[in-house]
Amino acid sequence: MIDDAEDRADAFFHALADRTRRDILRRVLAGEHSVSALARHYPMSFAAVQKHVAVLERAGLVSKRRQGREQLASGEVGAVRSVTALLAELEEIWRGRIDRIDDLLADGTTETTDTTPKKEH
Amino acid sequence: MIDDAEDRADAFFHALADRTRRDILRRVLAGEHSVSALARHYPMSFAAVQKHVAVLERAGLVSKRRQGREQLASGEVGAVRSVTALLAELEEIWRGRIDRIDDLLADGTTETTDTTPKKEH
DNA sequence: ACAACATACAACTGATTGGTTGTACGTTGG
DNA sequence: CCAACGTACAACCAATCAGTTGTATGTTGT
Repeated sequence: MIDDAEDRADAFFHALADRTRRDILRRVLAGEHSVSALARHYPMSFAAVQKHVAVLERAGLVSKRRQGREQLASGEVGAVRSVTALLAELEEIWRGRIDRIDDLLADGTTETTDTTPKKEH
Repeated sequence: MIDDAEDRADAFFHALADRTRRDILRRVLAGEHSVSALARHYPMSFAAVQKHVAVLERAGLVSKRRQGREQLASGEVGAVRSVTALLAELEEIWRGRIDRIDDLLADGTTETTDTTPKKEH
């Protein structure tokens, strides 16, 4: 399995990088909707909307449950919070409260240039 | 210019949807780095890294200032917070604290189906 | 039973993306 | 002065993406 944290982040941000998908996410966060009910709101084919839902689902931002012939989608607020957490990490780096930056960014080549005045070691 | 809120959101999330760009953003949030200093950290050409920085810059997540022959990039924490705010909106929708959802999602076709039991009108 | 509906998925297309190489131009150090 | 450096940008390529149409499969209401 390839699913490390970076893959998850890729999936999250990619899923959110489309306005139709963001709109779908808003609707399903507000309440359950079948895929075809969602599709009626957009000027595109049912198949296109279905694919958007699939992208959101693969990212974990949406889950589906089957009810009869319908597939009801709902937004996963926990996943939204995970994305918020990723951004909070960035903000923490900016705040400089983490001076273990070298550990976090560890890739073995960190010390090739020191244009950055690494405060305290 | 076409830059409405959705365009900005597209740019934000697209910029964040690549691990190299996220890594660059982490570095420049921690401190200023020239483009070539950044490029040394990645197994790709200088031009590729330059393009990644350009994507981050167009999204407003990074700004550059020229110093001599170098271009120093720094992370814009305000933009990171803007993204957080977008996610907070989603969370608010989920919380149901906004019952003007129809206004927020206003597109004229909202009432085609009411599979959603819109609580209190 | 069966027509209409909801979904799933494959195949195709044009546009965008992430990478490359090559070229050009300003800046700097010796 | 001029060679090396840092940047910018164009042209190209393979892969992915967002959309389409078409087909297949299960579900429902009458």
